[in-house]
Amino acid sequence: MGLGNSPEQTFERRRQRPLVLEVRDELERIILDGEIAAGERLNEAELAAQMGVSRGPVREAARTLAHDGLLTTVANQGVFVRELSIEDALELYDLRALIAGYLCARVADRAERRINADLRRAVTEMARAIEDSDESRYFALNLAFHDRIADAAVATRARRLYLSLGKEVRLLRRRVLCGQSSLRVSNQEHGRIVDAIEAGDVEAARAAGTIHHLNGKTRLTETL
Amino acid sequence: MGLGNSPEQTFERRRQRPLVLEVRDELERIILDGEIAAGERLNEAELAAQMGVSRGPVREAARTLAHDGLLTTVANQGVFVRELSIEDALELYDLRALIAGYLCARVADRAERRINADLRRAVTEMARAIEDSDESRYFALNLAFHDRIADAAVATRARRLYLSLGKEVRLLRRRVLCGQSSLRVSNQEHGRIVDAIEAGDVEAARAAGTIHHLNGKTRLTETL
DNA sequence: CAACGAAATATTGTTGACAATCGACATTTT
DNA sequence: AAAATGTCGATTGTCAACAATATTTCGTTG
Repeated sequence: MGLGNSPEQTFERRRQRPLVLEVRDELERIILDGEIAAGERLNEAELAAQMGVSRGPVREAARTLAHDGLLTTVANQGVFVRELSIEDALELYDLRALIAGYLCARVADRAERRINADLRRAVTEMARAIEDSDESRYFALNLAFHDRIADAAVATRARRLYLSLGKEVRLLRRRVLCGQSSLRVSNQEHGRIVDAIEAGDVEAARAAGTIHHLNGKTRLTETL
Repeated sequence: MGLGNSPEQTFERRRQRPLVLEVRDELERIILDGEIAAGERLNEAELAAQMGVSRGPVREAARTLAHDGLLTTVANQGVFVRELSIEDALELYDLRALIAGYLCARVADRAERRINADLRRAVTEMARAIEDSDESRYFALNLAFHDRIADAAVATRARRLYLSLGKEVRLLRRRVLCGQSSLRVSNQEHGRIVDAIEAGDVEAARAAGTIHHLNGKTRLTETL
């Protein structure tokens, strides 16, 4: 059905993809982009009007986001974007490190050559981005790298969790300061992860994946 | 809070506790008790009528449960109770083991004497239940034991995850066969967890907690 | 008799309206 | 003047009706 690029495409998509999902994505974007500050209330009617839908889908979407930890609900008062405490953020880093280690271990256990090649290539590309001082490119590649691992692990639930925790931690609107040197260190860790995966060393892969993420945590604590 | 036991308590609580939460609990019970078989569709209107509410709250509750992995939604077809594959269940066991280890490690790190005493007592009580061949009592105590650890870890997100994963795995409606001997083994593991926590040995506690849950996994695979 | 197709039915998706509740401001009382 | 109380506007919680979609039924046809 790649033909339907007619004017009524939006209409078509609305039928195939329930409004709730569209609304959810948009709400998520609004929250993660900080368009509504932490602690602020979400006005259902206003948001609904803004998106051109009714309050129903907005409520449903908000409910799921609240369950994801991006919003907090207060009875008869509405939903507020969650204020993430430092302690909460640190716990999130821990959990994410745990899951990441698990994913790496699974990938190492499966040992598929194509994936290994992909990962290795990603690491060299990131190294190039660092030399070019192209931070934004590095971040994009870094994201893709970890996504690739999550995919390759064939662990649906863990993958979902990993992504969800990643979004949740973004509520802490801190810039992780990354000079060129720390990027190099980070990419060395990537290299170690791929080494372990290629070697099929499950426990080494787990450790490398976990440590890599825990280092992100310590980098956060250092900025306090 | 022994005060509000007046006749209009139900009325009060309805106002303080949105319908959506009540509906959610009831839906969860229906699913986990297997009153609707895996793969079956949930009829919104029917359930709403059954609970004496409108479809709105039912829909919202269903969304959150779907997001928890207890239901799957298909556009324009509704929500179905999830059919958990063996692979999914095994992954859930892994994740739960990971989180459990993390929780144990945190408790060991905090090292509060009162908690240690509680846990130790729970272990001896479980031992008594085993000698009395009182399985249901053992299960209740076991649940309380792990809840206590999750509480004591002061890790809100991890605790929520742990509980959520526990519910999710119940979708596999397999009886974990537990003779008296395997209960003894299980409780020995409990003992080891408490030992490590009392000793303040973080890594030992993590390992003990993880292994204890992974043993549950192997017990499952053995029944296949 | 099986296969196909079209009406009929059932169910979900969405909406707008109504009721209940909360916060803020004005008013009254001490 | 300060505290308590009453009222008003705004917002959430809930509902019932409407529109869109999927499933079933039943008649028709090759």
